Amino acid sequence: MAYLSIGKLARRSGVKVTTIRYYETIGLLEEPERTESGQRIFTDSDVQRLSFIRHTRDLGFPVEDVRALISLQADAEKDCAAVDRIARHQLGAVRRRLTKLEALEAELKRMIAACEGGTVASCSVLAALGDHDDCLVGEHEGAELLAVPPSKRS
Amino acid sequence: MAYLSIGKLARRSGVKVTTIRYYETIGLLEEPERTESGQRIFTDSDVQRLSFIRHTRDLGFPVEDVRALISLQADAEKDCAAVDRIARHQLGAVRRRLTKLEALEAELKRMIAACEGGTVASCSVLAALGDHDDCLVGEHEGAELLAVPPSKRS
DNA sequence: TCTAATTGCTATAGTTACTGTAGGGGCAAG
DNA sequence: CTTGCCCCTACAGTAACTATAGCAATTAGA
Repeated sequence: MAYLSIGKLARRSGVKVTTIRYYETIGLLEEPERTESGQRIFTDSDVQRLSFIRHTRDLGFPVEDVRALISLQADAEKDCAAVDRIARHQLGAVRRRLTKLEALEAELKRMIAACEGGTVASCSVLAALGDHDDCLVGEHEGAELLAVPPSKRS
Repeated sequence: MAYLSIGKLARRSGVKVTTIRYYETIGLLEEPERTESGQRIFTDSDVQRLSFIRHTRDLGFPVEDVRALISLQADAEKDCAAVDRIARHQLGAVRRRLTKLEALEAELKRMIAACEGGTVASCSVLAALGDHDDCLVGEHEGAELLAVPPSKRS
């Protein structure tokens, strides 16, 4: 069995070194063994777990859901209703975001198409932005769109 | 002309009271007049500006972009290329999110369809989550960054 | 083998865009 | 006058990391 440094674990799992340490502090990963000099030692099972976490996070599940999934996984007696519920909940959220983003894409496309390099005074992008309030689906759920982890925002 | 309390401004603009005060502290709104007792007094132009901010935020622009747009708006000499660039950048970001969300929706649908209320041991939701790493389009390296804002990002 | 570059460690603070809380003062209606 | 909502400041907290400082350990090259 191969022993891994935190850096190698990071490369194998696709999770950054600092993020791995962070996951340790919030209890998502167990505290690993250490070398005599204090460096962390990981194994393949850590690669597995981190891949699971990364994948789950990529799917948009919040960390607390990941935690719940891990604890469910630990107890194979329980039935899968809870897991199913979390996934369904997530699917609903994803679909709402999709709808909004599609409306948003359309509006941005329209704005850009209308912009023809004039002066700011006549800029239709600014006009569109200033324009009224509810081109979008409304509600102040706009925050949800921004709930994308900063690391994934380009 | 009507004078508004912060609460009325909040209702008219769709921006929460606390958020309005927050925008003031970060300089997105000018400091308003006050009554003798210290309460803020706003006008219709504040409704306009806040509506602009809210709409722009709803479209997913980060606050720094909003700030840039406002300062552009203030100087009508400049041409609209900068505004266009900000909007195009945002469109790119929106499209990347869309792609990811679509992949995500598909995977969640597949997971839920496969889950039929067995035990966790046989639960395909967890299996799918544990499964290999790159069902989703990679994009883990946030290569490109905002061209505009002076704020430091990596 | 020596050295320079990389990687590792801890601890703390910063990020974004707010939201919540504590602890108070103001203002109109009944 | 007192009930109840609205307003004030200041500080703390949120998610999920990311960055920085300052140092030790490991590894690759000459």
